[in-house]
Amino acid sequence: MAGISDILKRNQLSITDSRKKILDYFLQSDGALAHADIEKMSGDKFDRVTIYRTLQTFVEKGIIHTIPTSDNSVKYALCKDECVAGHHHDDHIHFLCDDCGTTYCLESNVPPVQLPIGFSASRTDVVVSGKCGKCSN
Amino acid sequence: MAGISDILKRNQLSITDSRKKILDYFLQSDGALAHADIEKMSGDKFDRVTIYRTLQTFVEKGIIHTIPTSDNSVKYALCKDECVAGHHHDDHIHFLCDDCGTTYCLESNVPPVQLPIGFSASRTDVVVSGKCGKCSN
DNA sequence: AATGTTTTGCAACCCCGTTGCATTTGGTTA
DNA sequence: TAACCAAATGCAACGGGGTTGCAAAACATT
Ligand SMILES: [Mn+2]
Ligand SMILES: [Mn+2]
Ligand SMILES: [Zn+2]
Ligand SMILES: [Zn+2]
Repeated sequence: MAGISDILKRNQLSITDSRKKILDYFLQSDGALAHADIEKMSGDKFDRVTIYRTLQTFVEKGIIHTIPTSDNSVKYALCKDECVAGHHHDDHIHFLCDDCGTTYCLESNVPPVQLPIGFSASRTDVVVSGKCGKCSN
Repeated sequence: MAGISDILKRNQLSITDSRKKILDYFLQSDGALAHADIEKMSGDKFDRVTIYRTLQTFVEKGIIHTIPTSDNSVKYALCKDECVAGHHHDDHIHFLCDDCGTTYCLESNVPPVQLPIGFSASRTDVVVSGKCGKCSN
């Protein structure tokens, strides 16, 4: 309990049941969460729409960031401490396990890539698919 | 002339109007195409479902490959010659222009990434967003 | 406790992609 | 060329996922 409300306060968000609960899901999970995951976990505690809006709010505040996956579904994970509202610093790579479906934020930073003359990058997403540590045995 | 029907024959596909037309769109375009793009180009020539099924067939045959984008929409682009049915070899990076929306297949190959112990990669997607050459002036 | 503001739940809606089935088309053979 | 069978198409219907408007409820502040 030491923390959840503080995180919300620090981001100038009013403290509500759904925000506390959803933020807690992220703090307890080691992988990323999709909207559907949260919907399952919470049962019928909140409306679907509330979950959508909460995720959206958390992204805007820099509490979580989105992860594009190769199967075209959006996942969310906790941001590092440096992220603030309107400006994310999540330049790490992501890993999506083909077996268990877990999505991990890895420590490795995105490598530099060579672009053609005249092209400039504003963002680089690296998503690796394969087998995670737990599923390799 | 010398091409479209040959490509279809080579992949053991029967030659139909929609397949010829959709394949032609890809050959004439320099960027990637989304389903919606093709739907607009073709007007009401074919049904939406036919476009979906044609794209799916082309992917299975290794004629086109999918590109995951950060805005969570699927785009398609012609494969290199080495791609065959069931096995793609599109290990190049992709670029998505924030201004004009064009998606390019770049020549640069995906760089090697460092994974934690026990993790193994089956596929790596690198999507760079930013400004393309045409939009940089 | 009373107030004004923010958040929530609900209903309705739209967009995207899929599926089943009858009809049409294309490829093959006689 | 005509007939046949297999494959592709069009149509309708369905479902998941996400958004919006608005009234009711919860929150922060006094
Ligand atoms: Mn991450
Ligand atoms: Mn490509
Ligand atoms: Zn796994
Ligand atoms: Zn551009």
